[in-house]
Amino acid sequence: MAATSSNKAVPLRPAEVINEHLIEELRRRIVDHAVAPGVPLREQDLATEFGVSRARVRDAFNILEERGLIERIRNRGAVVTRLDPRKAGELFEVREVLEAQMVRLATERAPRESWDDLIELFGKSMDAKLAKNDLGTYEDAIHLFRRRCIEAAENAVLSNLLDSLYDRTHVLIRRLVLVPGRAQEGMRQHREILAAMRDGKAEKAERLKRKNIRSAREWFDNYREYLL
Amino acid sequence: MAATSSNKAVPLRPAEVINEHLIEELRRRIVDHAVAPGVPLREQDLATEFGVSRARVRDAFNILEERGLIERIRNRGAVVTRLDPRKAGELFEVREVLEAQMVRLATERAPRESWDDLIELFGKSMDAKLAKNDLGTYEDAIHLFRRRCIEAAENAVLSNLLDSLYDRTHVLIRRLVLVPGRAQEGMRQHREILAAMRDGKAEKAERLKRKNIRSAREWFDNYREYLL
DNA sequence: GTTATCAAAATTGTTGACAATTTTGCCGAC
DNA sequence: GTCGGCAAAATTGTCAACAATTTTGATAAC
Repeated sequence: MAATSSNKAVPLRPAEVINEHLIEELRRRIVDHAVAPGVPLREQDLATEFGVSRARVRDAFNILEERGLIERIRNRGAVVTRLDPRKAGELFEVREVLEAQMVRLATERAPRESWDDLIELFGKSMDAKLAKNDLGTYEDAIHLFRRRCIEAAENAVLSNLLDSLYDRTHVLIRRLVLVPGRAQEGMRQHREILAAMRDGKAEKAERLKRKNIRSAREWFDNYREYLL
Repeated sequence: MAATSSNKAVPLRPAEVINEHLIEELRRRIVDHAVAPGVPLREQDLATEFGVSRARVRDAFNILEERGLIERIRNRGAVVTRLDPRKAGELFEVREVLEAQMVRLATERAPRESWDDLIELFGKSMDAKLAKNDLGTYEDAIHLFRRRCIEAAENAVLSNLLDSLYDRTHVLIRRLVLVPGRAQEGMRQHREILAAMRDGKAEKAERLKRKNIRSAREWFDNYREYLL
């Protein structure tokens, strides 16, 4: 109602928004593997596509490189970072302790009842969904669990690190759910974790989350040839 | 002997080196508080000082911002990030689990004898140094311990995160050593940790390192008004 | 003396042009 | 046919000029 679609009426810092959009869109493509590892990212192509100057694209590349999502070789451009088994293992080792700390802090800082809806979400009805291979619903639940924990942990530094690590392993984690039995085990583990959180047992929840990531890593190692 | 100081003879990718130097020098100034938090960093001034174009300085700023060392406000420039109590607490909470993981992995992956020289370094002679308030020697020992652990942990992702966190708390940690009694307690804790590492008790070493960071945080909280 | 206003100066943001480097495609020697 | 070399094209790296924004300082009204 208010805005007739005049595009001159509300400037609203367009430059800032465009830059954010560019970085976010590139990030999305990389973590979703919409561009495959090893394929070169051409500055001019992207600049044309997004209607910005090449310098903006280069700035975005700098940020994505610092986050470990792309790698650059001088005078040869940027490519999406390829996860080899070693790097994947390193990421798991760091995620293990950071996600566990996330759960611990969330348990300590949020009221116990605040996990009730997640417990419900991870309840019996999810079993039926998994039995029907409805992986999307499971994935959404896991994602919601993560976001709620991060929010409850009230630690911006931790939040940024977790997001960054998640970006770098996102494709891996998605594929891991495909492995027969992994989703069921993951769900069982999350139920345990949530139970501990509802009981306010922060240390126990931390320990369980740590085991959860270790377990994910073991599954990953066993199926690595399918996943990488 | 070989090189007469002709500066044209060996080009050796000068651009790359200059960029690295610029970032590294700015990083050093920031973590050492050679520029105070809140003081604006002027692009043109730095460009002139380092003999580079303003674009190079802006690139460096982008990287330092992504690392959390500086903050930028649009059209108003960059300032060194000021650590408030909240942010400092967040950094401690992340350091706690990451440094503990570092010690755990180092213990698991390095031969037990490899810690003997550090145990010697943290031995009786250090007591005498501390009694004479020779904090520099203590600081060097702590720094060596860290580097050796990071190296032994063989995890590049973890290494980068630890370095980044260390940069952001460096000034704090240095000042903390000034608090009467802190250095002595820190040394005692490191002796315990090293003893566990020599015995190959990775989990115990991890637990002790975690306690060490928690303890540092408590001292920090108690003396926060002097330290921030 | 304080405050509001406005122009000048300083500072950051963005771009297009140019330089340096690498890749590609072509050609001939073997 | 394959290999090496060379020029053209494509791509990235750097810079200096220009635009947009904020800060500063002077001036005048109250």
